[in-house]
Amino acid sequence: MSQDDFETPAVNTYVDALEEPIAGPNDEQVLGEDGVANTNKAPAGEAQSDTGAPDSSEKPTEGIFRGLKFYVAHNENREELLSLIRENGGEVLSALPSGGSAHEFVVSPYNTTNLATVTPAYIKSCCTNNVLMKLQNYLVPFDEFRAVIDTQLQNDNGDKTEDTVAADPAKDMAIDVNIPEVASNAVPTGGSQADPANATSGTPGTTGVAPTTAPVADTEKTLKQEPHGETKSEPSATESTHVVSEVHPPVTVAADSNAPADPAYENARPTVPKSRLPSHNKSSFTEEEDEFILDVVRKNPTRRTTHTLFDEISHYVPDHTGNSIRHRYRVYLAKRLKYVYEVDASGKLVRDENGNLIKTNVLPKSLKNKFTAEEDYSLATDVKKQFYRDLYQLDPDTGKSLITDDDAPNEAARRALMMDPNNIPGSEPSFQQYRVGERRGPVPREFFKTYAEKNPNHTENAWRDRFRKFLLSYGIDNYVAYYEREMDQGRSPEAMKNMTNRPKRPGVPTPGNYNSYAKRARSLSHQQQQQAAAAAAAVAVQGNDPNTGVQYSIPEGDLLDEETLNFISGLRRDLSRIESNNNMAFEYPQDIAESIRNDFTNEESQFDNFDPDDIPFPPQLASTELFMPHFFQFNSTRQFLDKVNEVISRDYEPSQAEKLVQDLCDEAGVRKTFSTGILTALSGDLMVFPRYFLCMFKYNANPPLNIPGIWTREDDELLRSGNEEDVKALTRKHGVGRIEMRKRFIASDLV
DNA sequence: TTTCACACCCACACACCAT
DNA sequence: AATGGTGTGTGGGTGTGAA
Repeated sequence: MSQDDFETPAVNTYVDALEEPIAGPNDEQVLGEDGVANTNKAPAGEAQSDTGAPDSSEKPTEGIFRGLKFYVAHNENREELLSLIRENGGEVLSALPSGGSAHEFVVSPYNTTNLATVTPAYIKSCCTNNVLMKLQNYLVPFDEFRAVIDTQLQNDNGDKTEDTVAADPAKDMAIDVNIPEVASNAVPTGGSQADPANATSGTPGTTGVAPTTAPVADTEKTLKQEPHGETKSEPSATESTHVVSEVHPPVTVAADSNAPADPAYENARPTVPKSRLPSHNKSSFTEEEDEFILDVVRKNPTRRTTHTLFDEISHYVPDHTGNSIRHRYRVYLAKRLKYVYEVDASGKLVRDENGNLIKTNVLPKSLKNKFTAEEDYSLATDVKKQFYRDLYQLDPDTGKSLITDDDAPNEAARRALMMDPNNIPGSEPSFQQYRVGERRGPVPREFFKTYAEKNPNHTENAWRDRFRKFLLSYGIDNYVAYYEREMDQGRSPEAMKNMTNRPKRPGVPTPGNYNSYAKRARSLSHQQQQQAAAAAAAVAVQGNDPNTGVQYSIPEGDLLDEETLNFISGLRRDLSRIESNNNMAFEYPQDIAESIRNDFTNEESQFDNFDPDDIPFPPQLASTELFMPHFFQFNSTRQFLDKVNEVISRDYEPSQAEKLVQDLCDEAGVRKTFSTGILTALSGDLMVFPRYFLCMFKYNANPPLNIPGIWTREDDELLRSGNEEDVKALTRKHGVGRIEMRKRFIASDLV
């Protein structure tokens, strides 16, 4: 059995204060019971003490930071961090610790000091859970690159920063948000508790605060976490997309020169320029990436052992190949899975009456099942019985004749044809005495069909193949004899194996190898698809008709749940539709644009003036299906919205929708599929873009409802219906100009 | 030497097609 | 319609190289 899934880790090096009992090894198909946290079950903190960590066994209900000192070297939410530390009994240092105490820590997402540094998320997680979390998971390894940059910035008094940012958006992300090699400070996507068991693993420059060298057998309390993906996403919007430069006040900002070299990659996170990368080209897995991988596996539990699922994930995690992500899951993450989402017999996610995904700790069957000895024996005896019936027309179990007087002539003829011509009636062997010998058939197709219906653990094809490749090769009599002998002697017979000897196919990639070449090849294909669409399209469009027949090859298509899948399918489909429109730019006529501008101005006070700082980050609806991992490295909702504003303020032509979408993905972490869907809902009006996020986060609805300029599926249906009252209501909601523009969208089949 | 990321392997379950 | 040929990629790994 695989090391996959829910087997109890062999070694419990760390035990979290919140840990639960873990899965037992007895049934690898069943997850561990969701028990009550047993804070005394292991000597917590023993391993941690190696790293100077506070002993979580103390676990006071108040003052969890008692005896600990923190120097907050992080300006974002500094006051909040200071308050949290003080409120929980910790001491705030006014200067960097000396490094001589195991109870003094720097709080920062970056470690430029070579001192014991924890992420701000550590403070928040501890306070949220009222317990000292596993320190090891929040340690930030020393980062020489950042140390150098920090030094430079200090020397230059910050003057250089702006130039650098303008010239290199990748570095912009690296400096302003985070850098990939550093353990992230971001709260995992939607989870209240980060558990970056690997945050420090394999990171160059890891120093004295590094974890123990042994792999961490992680048994953290995952069930207490709300999976970020559980939020019901409804990006599946319904509308098409359009970029309207006429409506959007153009603000010229140089943007194009910094486009990523490979637009096919939806960069999961910012990249450090190659020259600054460590000499090796391997990337450590961040906690966000780990959580993303786990989330996808939970939503695709039947595919948990495949290669293709991880290859698809790699499309969203650019710095890793399918090979490495699969390995990462199998070796490190599987033990953290803890639960999956329930799926139906066909592997589709099912939801409860409220539309939420249902957690389960029972794993569904995977895609292919190994044949067991029992199955082999059963097949052998059933084929043997079939032969016996054919030859002697006797029931193998009762010995009674199958021939009846009322047999139709053709039936009698068929029986006669099948029967042994040399057999003398009455001298037939019993079924036990009967030997199949060299007989290989015929076995009617119906046999396997019926057999598969009675034995649905394998398909008809699989049963037939098992018969052909294994049973015939091994010999039916041989296997029956072997199996019965083993059973008689109290041993466990084995299934047939090593009976296939098909030659290796030249020129065919080795199955199960998804390396960087394979990834590049597929990305290239993706890129070509996008470029073709972008070249032909004035706009990127997304729709919702699931019955449209255009089929695009969407490598990541199976990756996400059904809604997202539909969303992506719609995107591809409508890119195709745009392609057929052949570069027809939809532009807002002057009068309509004027009307929309006026409406927008009047709406601003009501819909655009919420304080983003009132929205905790990451917002509740921010799932990894909608946002890239590096979205979660923003420090606040405001910071994210600022970035969005900056991007959309650039001077995009109507034909640059693809670039806009790419830039939003690269720099703001909005998945291309999502931003395309938003653009569709906005009829391409970029001015409303920040409003979409603000209202979505504030009202916890996607799409946000009853917001001017944001078209819902229902709105479009009402507009289509043409009902006078409905259109009046829509006009009150969206304004005259937007109604006219939307009508054009609908008329152009873009919605 | 250990750990990690990533590459690579291969038997075989399941599939489909041509004859 | 039974059968053989063979494509595909799952399932469960192992190998390799760098830090």
